[in-house]
Amino acid sequence: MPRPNLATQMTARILDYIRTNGLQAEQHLPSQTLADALRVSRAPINAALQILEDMKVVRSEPNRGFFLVKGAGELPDLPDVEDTEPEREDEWYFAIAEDRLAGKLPDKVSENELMRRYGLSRTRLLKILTKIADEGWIERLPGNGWAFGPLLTSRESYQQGYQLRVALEPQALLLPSFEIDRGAFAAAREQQQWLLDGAYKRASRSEIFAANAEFHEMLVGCARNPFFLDAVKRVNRLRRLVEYRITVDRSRLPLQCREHINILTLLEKGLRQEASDFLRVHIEGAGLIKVPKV
Amino acid sequence: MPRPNLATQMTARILDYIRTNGLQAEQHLPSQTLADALRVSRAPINAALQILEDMKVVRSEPNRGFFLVKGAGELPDLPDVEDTEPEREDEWYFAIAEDRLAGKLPDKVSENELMRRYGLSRTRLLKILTKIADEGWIERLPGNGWAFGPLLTSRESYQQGYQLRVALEPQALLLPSFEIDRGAFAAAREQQQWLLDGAYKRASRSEIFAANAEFHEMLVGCARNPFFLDAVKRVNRLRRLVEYRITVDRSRLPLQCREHINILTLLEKGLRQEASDFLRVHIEGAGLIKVPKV
DNA sequence: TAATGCATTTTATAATATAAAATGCAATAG
DNA sequence: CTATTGCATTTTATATTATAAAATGCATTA
Repeated sequence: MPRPNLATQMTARILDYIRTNGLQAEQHLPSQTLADALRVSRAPINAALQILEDMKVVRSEPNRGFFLVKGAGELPDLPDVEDTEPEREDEWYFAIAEDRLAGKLPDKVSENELMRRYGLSRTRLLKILTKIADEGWIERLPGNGWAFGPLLTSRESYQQGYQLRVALEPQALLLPSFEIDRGAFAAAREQQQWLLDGAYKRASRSEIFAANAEFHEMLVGCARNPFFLDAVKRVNRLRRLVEYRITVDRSRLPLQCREHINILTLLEKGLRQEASDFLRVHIEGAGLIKVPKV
Repeated sequence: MPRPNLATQMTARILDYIRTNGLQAEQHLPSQTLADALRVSRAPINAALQILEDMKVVRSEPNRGFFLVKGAGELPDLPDVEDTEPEREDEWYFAIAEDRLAGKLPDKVSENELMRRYGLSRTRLLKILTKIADEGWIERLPGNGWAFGPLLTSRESYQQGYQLRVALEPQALLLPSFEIDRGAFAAAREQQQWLLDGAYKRASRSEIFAANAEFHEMLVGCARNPFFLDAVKRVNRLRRLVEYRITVDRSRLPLQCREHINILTLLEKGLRQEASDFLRVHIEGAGLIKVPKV
């Protein structure tokens, strides 16, 4: 019956806050300031600060609040709390997708069956199913139960996703609102170079996929049109589920990275039309060769 | 605690079924057949048939089931049950959108406040809010409450929707999978002609909007790419909320209808590229924006 | 052979309980 | 005088429960 408490998450985020703002030892930590920064009320902040007090990171004085004991520089350590809500929900989402793709789930399933199978409460399961339904690969039947559609498992729809990307991404670069995000460009270039320098051999499939999707979403994000970004993200989300099961042809990755870097370079030179044309060919190339086995 | 029963909805749908299949008087109505046709189990079908028996539309014989009393032709009348679930949920969705656009809802709202305001249960409200969040114009805050984003109310995002349509719709007509749906084309042509013949003067704003959106979605639907259709529908859904509040310039409608009909004609002649180019200009004209062609 | 009738199982929703989070305000430090 | 704490009160999020509706399995009957 309780709710998953924010306080534990806040301890980590408070440490982040101290680090990124470079706070010094003995400095005062007003709870309202932290609350505002972390978009939360003072209640979970205070609870978190008490946890941090037990960890000797901060110190409390009666009626004066909390003070840093150790400076931002080196002293606080990582407690590593990875229990954020949406992430755990995604776990189940992926589990369902995985099982469906592996043929372990029939076309029609009941809610209780899924609840038992994944050990989820109805509320939680329903949230996930609603999301999946919204993505279009499951459908609620009129009375009870849910029916999986072909969107996830058909080979056809996989390529249809590429068609959408070909239509949207090159166009995004040409929108009047497109503007280079220097920081994001630098980070993307660095990551692509890192992959190119050998990381592509060692990285996991999901890391490779994530790096690729991030790159493309970053580009579309620069167009500052939420509809474009949303549509691309939606396709990638589905694509990730399918692509995860494909054996990656790693020999193609260096070329892909070089092409990515080339797109960044073209854009930085202001050659948007050229970048757009190149991006189109780049996506088409990826869509033609990689084919899901299902 | 009960659920809203399907049986009452089924009475109307059974009558529809009888009509569309032209069943004759005295004909047997096997409940399993009806259940399969309406994607439901026999339970709500039997309940509905008993209601119809009270209405003297059907007659039951022990251990033999139900039989039609009146033929499909004329005898059954319309009880007009409009309580289908998703429709009623949409009502609240629109109410929230309307109030938000009218400035009656602040940037930040709590769930209880909304429950009280609209008289909804938490489950129901949550379903709606989740949907809205997915559409991107509200966001759940870390602790309690929800914050409205700018997507719905900003003038900018309205035009960004048109940018997406310009990128997608003309492209959809050129996809290899595009195939004319004769029936849908005929229906669309008829509707546009009907509007052109004067209905545009009398129709309500929402009727006009719906006719327009349907036309465009039908076109994109012919491309048989669910991602394209989904993206366009998503934009239209938001657009509808905003456009509903704008005074329609009815003098422009006849031109719009003629252009729609022209697009149908071009496609029927097999001139897809021409239709695509024309569609692009058509959408740009409506949104009063200019987007560079790829 | 196929459909019904009925008992059993499963599902959808509202109501409830409870811990967590937000909030308002008097008390207090500087 | 201003800003912040401390604490009591209000509000919210989730799991659990209750119940009527829907689905299902099977013996019975036309």
